[in-house]
Amino acid sequence: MVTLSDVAARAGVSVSAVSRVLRDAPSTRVGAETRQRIQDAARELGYRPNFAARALKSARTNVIGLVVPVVTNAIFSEILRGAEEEAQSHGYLVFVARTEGMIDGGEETIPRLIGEGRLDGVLLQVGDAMRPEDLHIFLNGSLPLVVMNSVHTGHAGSVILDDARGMRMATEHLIGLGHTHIGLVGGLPRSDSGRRREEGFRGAMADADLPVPEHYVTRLGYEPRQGGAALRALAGLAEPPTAIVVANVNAAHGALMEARRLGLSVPHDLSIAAMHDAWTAENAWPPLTTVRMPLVEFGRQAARDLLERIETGALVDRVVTDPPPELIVRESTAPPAR
Amino acid sequence: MVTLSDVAARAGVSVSAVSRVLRDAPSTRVGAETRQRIQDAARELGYRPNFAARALKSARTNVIGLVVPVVTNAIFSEILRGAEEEAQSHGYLVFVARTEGMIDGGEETIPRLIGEGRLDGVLLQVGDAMRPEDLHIFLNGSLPLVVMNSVHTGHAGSVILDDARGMRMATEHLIGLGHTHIGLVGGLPRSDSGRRREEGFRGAMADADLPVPEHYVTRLGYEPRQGGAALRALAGLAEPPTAIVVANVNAAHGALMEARRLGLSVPHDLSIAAMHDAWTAENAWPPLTTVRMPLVEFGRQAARDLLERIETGALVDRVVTDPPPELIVRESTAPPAR
DNA sequence: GTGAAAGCGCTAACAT
DNA sequence: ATGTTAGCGCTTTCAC
Repeated sequence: MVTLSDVAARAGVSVSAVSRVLRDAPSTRVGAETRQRIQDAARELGYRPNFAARALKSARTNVIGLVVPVVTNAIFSEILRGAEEEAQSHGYLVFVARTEGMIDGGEETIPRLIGEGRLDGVLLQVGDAMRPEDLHIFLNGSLPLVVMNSVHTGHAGSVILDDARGMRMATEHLIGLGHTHIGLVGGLPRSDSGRRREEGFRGAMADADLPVPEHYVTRLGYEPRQGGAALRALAGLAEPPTAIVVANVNAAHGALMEARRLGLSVPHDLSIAAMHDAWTAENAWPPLTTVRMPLVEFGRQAARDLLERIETGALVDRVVTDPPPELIVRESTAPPAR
Repeated sequence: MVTLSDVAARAGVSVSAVSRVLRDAPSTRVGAETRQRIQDAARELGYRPNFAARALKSARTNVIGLVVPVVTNAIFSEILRGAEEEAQSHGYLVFVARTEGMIDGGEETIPRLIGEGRLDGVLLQVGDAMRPEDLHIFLNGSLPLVVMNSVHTGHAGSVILDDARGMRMATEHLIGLGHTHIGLVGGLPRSDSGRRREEGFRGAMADADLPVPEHYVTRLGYEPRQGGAALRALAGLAEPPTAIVVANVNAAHGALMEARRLGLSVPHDLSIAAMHDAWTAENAWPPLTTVRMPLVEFGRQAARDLLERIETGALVDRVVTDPPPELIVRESTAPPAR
């Protein structure tokens, strides 16, 4: 391993001179020729700063954590892309951790991740199923934190999407097609984003003077399996809806599959529109009509706010509205048959 | 932040005593009563070891890297699960990095990740599209390395799956159904796993005395889009195949979609069998027949070998064969119509 | 059985 | 313009 003093020895200067030159410190008052010698020596030796030493000295790691419920979905990967791009452009690395694994892996993983000075801050994507107690570990910690998907006043910042707007667009699309019996396949009751999405759905229905019978609203969750169960419940009704809005594209896949199993033809017997776009939506059969939310920007803004928080202490609660949600009409929606 | 000396002060002992007790060092010759006082003090103060200090002192971070081409797919997530479980049970954390982002993000990201002492070792999943020069950065580095999916004699270990066996099973399933005109939708020519999969396909065909016309073999890649392009080429042939084996489930989704676009009914006009299982396969229409490979075990073994490498220096090249590949017959395969 | 002290590689205040 | 030096928090010999 090449250290600063190796470089210093080769360049015939002191370690502090090397440190200053290589980090391009603000007070780098070093002669041009010396600087050149130092840079040459560093290059020739293949010098790389030791991360642990720097972190120990400065109490900063230049690493932020992105904690998510699961990594197995297209939604996560867009968020990651945005967060990573932003982090990278500020010289930060992103450490991804799943809450899934943490809970399975014993209580130790979370404290280990956030309590040992590995991270300068955390981006926490609160999923449909995150338990309040797990959330509190983060909220009560002292690490700079930006919560994604739900708002918690206190010492954490937050970034959310305009979920109500997205759901409203999906619902209005169905209403525009002539549907009057529209069901909701929603997130779990404890889910913040689920509540906002339901709100958007209800808002659009109310504006169109359409009733929302109690049993047209399901809140089983965002997973494919849960979407399937919701569809089964809805289809079993005496007067089933002719269209459904699904609060998450993954659940929509499950609903689609269940519809097929029940012999319902989509979109003839049932139209399906879903929140969030993903490549799986395009490849489903029939391809799913979705509302594309600005997930990359969501991740980017969350990271930007976290870095701001780390570097200046600023705390913001933000709704990402740009670019706006976009309705992508594919083949899973059509006018009602009757 | 609570440090060792804070704990020492509270327990009325020296820092070294605290260090020994809390790490449960082999030579922990400490009185039972003292040990108790130390543990109490640490708990009361909420002591957490400082990661950077420990890393600086010991030149070990207890973090391994998992470097993958993309995180957006079900295959990756199974590998991660296996690797993370194994790592966790040995007290290691897993840092996930995408080569995608690294290449976009400038040359600096790879050296930064592997050259600054952040990681004790790297698990490198060589994807379909990894460029040889990127691979070499890792191969030439001094960090313990286990390569997943391709074998490189030298100072890196390797773990591969029995790709030939899996492809053979998919192919034999099609042959058993009565197909004689079977095409291959394969990985890129430079892909190691692609070569092994093609080998399995050809082996099964040869054993059944079935010809493999040159243009029945495509090598466009594992992505959905590339699978679609491959299908288009195959379907455009004067005498198109009645069945295809797709070397990757993601490409199979693309092929399925393209088939629909061309008006081909699956499995009536064309049977499709694919390598790797995923939830998307089950939710496709028709649900895809696949060969389930032991991906969790793949990740687990790779991590195990890496940790072994780190701790004892042992270097192994391994083929993960247990559990064996499993054919999952769904509805995308049937006897040929003619 | 317990403590003192050196030092991992780096940064930054201070000295020259 | 450049060098000297004191730690950051921890592990680990070595001494008692």
